[in-house]
Amino acid sequence: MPSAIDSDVALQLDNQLCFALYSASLAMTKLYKPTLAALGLTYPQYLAMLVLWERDGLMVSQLGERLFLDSGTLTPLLKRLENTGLIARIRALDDERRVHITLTPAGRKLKSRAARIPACIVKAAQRPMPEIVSLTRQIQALRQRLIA
Amino acid sequence: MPSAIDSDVALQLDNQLCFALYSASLAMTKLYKPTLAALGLTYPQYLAMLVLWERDGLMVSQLGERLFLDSGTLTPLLKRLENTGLIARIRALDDERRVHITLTPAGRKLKSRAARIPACIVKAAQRPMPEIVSLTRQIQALRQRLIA
DNA sequence: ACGTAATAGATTGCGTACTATTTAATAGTG
DNA sequence: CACTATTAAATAGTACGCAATCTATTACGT
Repeated sequence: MPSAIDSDVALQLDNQLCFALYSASLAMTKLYKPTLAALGLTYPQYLAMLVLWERDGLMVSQLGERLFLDSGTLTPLLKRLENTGLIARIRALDDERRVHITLTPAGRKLKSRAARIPACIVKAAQRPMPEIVSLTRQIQALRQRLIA
Repeated sequence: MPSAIDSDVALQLDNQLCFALYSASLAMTKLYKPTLAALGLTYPQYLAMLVLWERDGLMVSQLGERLFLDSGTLTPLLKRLENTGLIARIRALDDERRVHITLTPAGRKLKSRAARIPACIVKAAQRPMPEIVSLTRQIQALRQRLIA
């Protein structure tokens, strides 16, 4: 029979993996904010740009698969990136349901300015690179199990 | 001199610790959602309840310290919890700037229904408990370094 | 006591996230 | 070929997060 103490421990905030992820993710976003603001980007917009710098011209849904976000989130976000002149949203000619996201020259150019950001974050994490890589892989593996 | 390839690797989405955290945290929230909806809670509301089940009667700012959130986020969230009848928001008599958050009987009662949730999440993570604890501690330590 | 500073919450405005629904276009079926 | 189903993106509505500002209250210095 489970005691009251057992359930208390199980419900403690600091024992929750979910809260560790949640609060660390928010802390990470705050850390990125000033740097990204200098580039005119929010944090989710930066993630979208990372995907596009890897592969330009993706459909909205393909971007969504990479970022685990849907059109309800991406459509307004991409419109803002379009308004700031970093991307273009182009209806596919052969299938007008599809919208392809293309980097503008300004969007491509931004990549070199963003290139130094990851190193700053690694520095803020104050851990050797192999440890950061290991932690990243562990969290990615967890994510896959949670989605499955 | 850094090559173009180096900066490409550094900017790849799947090499970003930040994105691992971000996407895993969102996946976690989605996993909790149906269970919490049955209790009439959103995920951040659940976190607030975890804090209050540990220690009742905290001020808004104390709740914020525990959750790493400010009054701009908490005030509306707490008003919703008040509207659903789980908490009461009470101005301190000795210092009317302060608002103490108190569990209602319904709020206290909800704890027993929530008690089974952590075990479900551990099950979804599909990992032995020691590994989950270890990952939680690593992410908490990272959070502290990011905030510092 | 008086004027100033500090503090605690609340409010405003913007940008996500997500569910559910809608619209438009294409694919598939008999 | 008409009809239905499916698909892709957009839209509507709710609830965060957070920066910036505001209001009310308390603390402090002389």
